[in-house]
This record gives sequence, C-alpha cells and structure tokens, in this order.
Amino acid sequence: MYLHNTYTKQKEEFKPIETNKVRVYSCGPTVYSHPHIGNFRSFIAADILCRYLRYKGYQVIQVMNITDVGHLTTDDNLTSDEEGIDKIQLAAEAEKKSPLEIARFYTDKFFHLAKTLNLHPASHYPRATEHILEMIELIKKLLERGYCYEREGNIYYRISKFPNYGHLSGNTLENLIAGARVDIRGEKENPLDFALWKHDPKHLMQWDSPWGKGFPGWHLECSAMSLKYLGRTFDIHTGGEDNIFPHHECEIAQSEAYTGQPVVRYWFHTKHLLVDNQKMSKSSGNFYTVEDILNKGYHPMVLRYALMSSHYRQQMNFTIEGLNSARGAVERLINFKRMIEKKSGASGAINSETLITDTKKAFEDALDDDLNISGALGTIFNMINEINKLQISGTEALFIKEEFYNFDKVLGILEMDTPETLDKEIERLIKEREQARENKDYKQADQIRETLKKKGIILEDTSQGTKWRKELSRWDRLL
RNA sequence: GGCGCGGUACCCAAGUAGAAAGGGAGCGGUCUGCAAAACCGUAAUGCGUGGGUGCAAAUCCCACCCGCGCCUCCA
Repeated sequence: MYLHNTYTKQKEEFKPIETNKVRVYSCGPTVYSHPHIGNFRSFIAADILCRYLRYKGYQVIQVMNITDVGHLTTDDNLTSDEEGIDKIQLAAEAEKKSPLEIARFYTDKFFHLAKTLNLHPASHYPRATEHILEMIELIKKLLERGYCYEREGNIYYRISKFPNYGHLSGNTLENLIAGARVDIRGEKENPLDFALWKHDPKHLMQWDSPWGKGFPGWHLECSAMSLKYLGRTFDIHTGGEDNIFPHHECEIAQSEAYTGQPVVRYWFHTKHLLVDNQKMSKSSGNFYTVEDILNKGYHPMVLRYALMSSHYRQQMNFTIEGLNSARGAVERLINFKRMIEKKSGASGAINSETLITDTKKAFEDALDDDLNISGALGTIFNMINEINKLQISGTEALFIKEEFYNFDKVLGILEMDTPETLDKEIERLIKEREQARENKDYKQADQIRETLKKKGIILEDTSQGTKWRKELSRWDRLL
C-alpha cells in the first residue's frame, strides 16, 4: 500500500512500526460551532483510511482529539495586531453559556453527526481540558532543555532551537518572515515563536501552573495526547490541509524536542472542499453545515458518498448537482444490494468466481495506490454491471453478497441502508392500489402511485408483488 | 513574495507511455397495463494551448493560457 506523505511530498510504501498494528492520530473538531461538510470531508477521509487498513487486516488504534480549549481566532505564531480570542470562549459569550456548556453541546453534536455519517468510532477521543497536566509536564521538560522560555507568565517555543521548523509545510523561516504578517509582540525572542502556555486574566478557563494561572496553546494538546495514547512515534497523522502550517509544524517541533525522535511516519492531509467553486469558510459564511444538507432531505449515505467519492488529495467542488449525482450512484448500489439480498439462497451453481476475484484485485489495487477511491468505486460499478446481466442462482447471490459487503466495510455506505418502516396510512394505500390493480382499475392504481410519489415513496411492481422504496433525497420529510 | 494543486464528454471523475474506467444527466430501444428497476444502443477520432522527445504521449520535456488552495479564522 502506498500513501502520499506530506512530509516528504512523495508517495511512499506504507509500513507500520509494528507489523500488524497501525497507530493513527486524527485532528478532530474544535467544539465551538456546528460541524460543516468540509470538516466531515477530512473526517471521512481519515475514516476511509482506517477502514481500509482494517480491511487489510491491521489492527487500527485511532485517536481523535476534541479541542475544547486553546484554539484561538488568531494564531499567535504569526500575526498580528490583536490578540486571538479563544473560540470556545467567544461562542460562550455569544450564546451566553459557559465554555463547558458550549464544549459539551458541540461535542455531543459532533458525535451524533459522526454516527449519522457512519464514521467508525475512534479508539479514544481525548479532550484537551482533560490533559492539562500532561501538557504542563511537556512544557517543563522543554523548558529544562531550553526549547522554550517564559515571559510574563507566557511560555513560548524557541524556534531557533529547532532547525527543522518549516520542513513539513515547505516554509523556510526567511519566507515566513518575508511573508510580512509577522507578530509585533515585543516579548518574544523571535516573531515566529509560538505559545505553549498563555497568561490572560480575561480568559474564562484558567488552570494553575508553575508559571501562574493560564491556559494551554492549541498546538500543545496534540503533542501531549498523541504521546500519551500512541507513544513517542506513531504511524499516521491525519488532518485538513490547513493544519499543515502552523499547527502540525508546531506539533512536530514540540514532540520531537521532547522525545528526540520523529513523531509521525506518514502525514496524511485532506484538501479542502470548495462550494460552488469558491472557498468555503466559516468567516465568509458560504458554508453548509452537515445538518443543512441533511435538513434538505438527503439521506446521510448520499452525503457520505458525495464527500468520499473524490480523491482526498484533490480539491473537491461541492454542489447540489454533485449531491444529486451521488444520490443516483447510491441508489444504484442500494438497488443492487437489495436485489442480491432478495436472491440469496441455497441452490444453484456459482459462475462469477473469476469476476469477483478480478474485481477484488482491482478494488484493492486502486486503494493501495494512495486510496484511489474513484478507481475503487469504478471497479465496483463494473462488477454490478456484469452481475446485473447474468441470471444468478441463490448460492451465487449469497457468494456475491459476501464480497460486496466486504467492499462496503471500506466504503461504509450500504451499512447505512437500514430496514425502513411505513406508516399505517401509506401501507393502506399500497394495499388499496394492489386491490385496484387486481380489478384492472389502472386509473385508480396510477393515482395512488402519484400520491405516494409525492410523499417520496417509489413503487415497483414486480412478479413477486409490489415493492416500495423511499427516495434518498426525501429522507426526513417522510412520514 | 514563498509553497502547492488542478484543467479528460453536458456535469462529476479514474487513468500518468501501448486499444479513453466509472457515476449522474440526456436521447432511442427491450421489458412493463403504465411505471420503476434492470438491460441494450447512443456521447471525447479526443484528454487547456503551442512546440519537442519516442515506433508509440492524456501520460515524459519545454513554453504559454486559465482555475484554485495553503502561508490569516478554517478540516
């Protein structure tokens, strides 16, 4: 399996530190507002990565942090004319709640949506506020070694002590400085030095430390928590491309100064998505939250498919048209799945063994190549086309079903197709229509079909009677 | 200014040297009471533009045009 490594800017063969175990750290949400589809694009990319590693037989330990303190509106690494404000605090003031209430509310929201979009649960979800002691320990060690210094209760990382700073992002110190947006805070030795601990009496969250009351810098939590849950060097670190600098750059500086060894073997970064060809960001307001999309009636598996179906290292342009296209693709998968399930039985021969073997190989070859998901999906659709042409036996359907479900362990789409129920009224209409059809009262039958269609129920008359399904873009409006 | 990504049919999107995957939309057809599903047929003599190297280029090299991202809150 090959993965693109941001650190080396190359595709590299993936070899875990421990033969059968893969340790993954995924940058999780800062819990201060509603998660948007861009957030979930990178969470889903990380999910597909972990799912495929499991598919390949690895035991995966995935840690996803919940940032509930320290993430400022302005990073102090560069910039600025004004001090950044903690995002959680800002939300707390806006919503007139405590930081704790804000964090809890949006953490719950995140978990709910993660489940809705079928993200496989991580092994640990450590919270920054629950690891203050670990962070303080880390700072102590870095102070001892001269990697940071104190000014007025603030602790700053001494960039000049870490020559490798800038390697991940490709920024050199000169370029960063030449980039002009450089801090003017006089108390730093170097404008690029970043805070590990901040002293700010106005901050609502305060912890005791050897340097007085304060709160931790954002970058520090990931160093402290990855160290605690994954050890000094782990396999893969995931995140959005915007995390490359400064967040992950700073993380490397902290962790490696602390342990004296490389912290991450493979850096995995998901490109941002655009909305209608424009950058989506919270500040410019052109964004969809996950709930916005679900509230339009799209089934979560349609959104999941849309967000995962283009390559993670490719900018993705999110549009409603694209979402509808995804709906069509998911419908095709679902129809196939239901057909296979219906046919599964215990008689007949298997003739499609070669087809399945070939598909499996092509599927894995695609994913082995830096998670080429579009290629992998293509192989599945090819298989569906071939099988649909055949008259398959019950045994064969069973056999195909098994492999098909195996593919879906990576995709995580079909798992979301759960049995649906109808309300009494709709059930009655379907029965009524069946009766009408028996009486050859087709006018009545077609009228009922129309009525149900308006409610998002599609009917199919088959030799085994009338089947029904819900339209995937009329999801929560039903019943 | 620094770093980086991309331009393949109406839309989305694989393919990175040797017969242009796949999904969606459209059109025609088979099946069906009508539909739906499924199937069959139909779409780039062509892969941003212009050169070059090769027996062979969407794929390599050079130049140019266009779109976008990160470096600033953001996944």
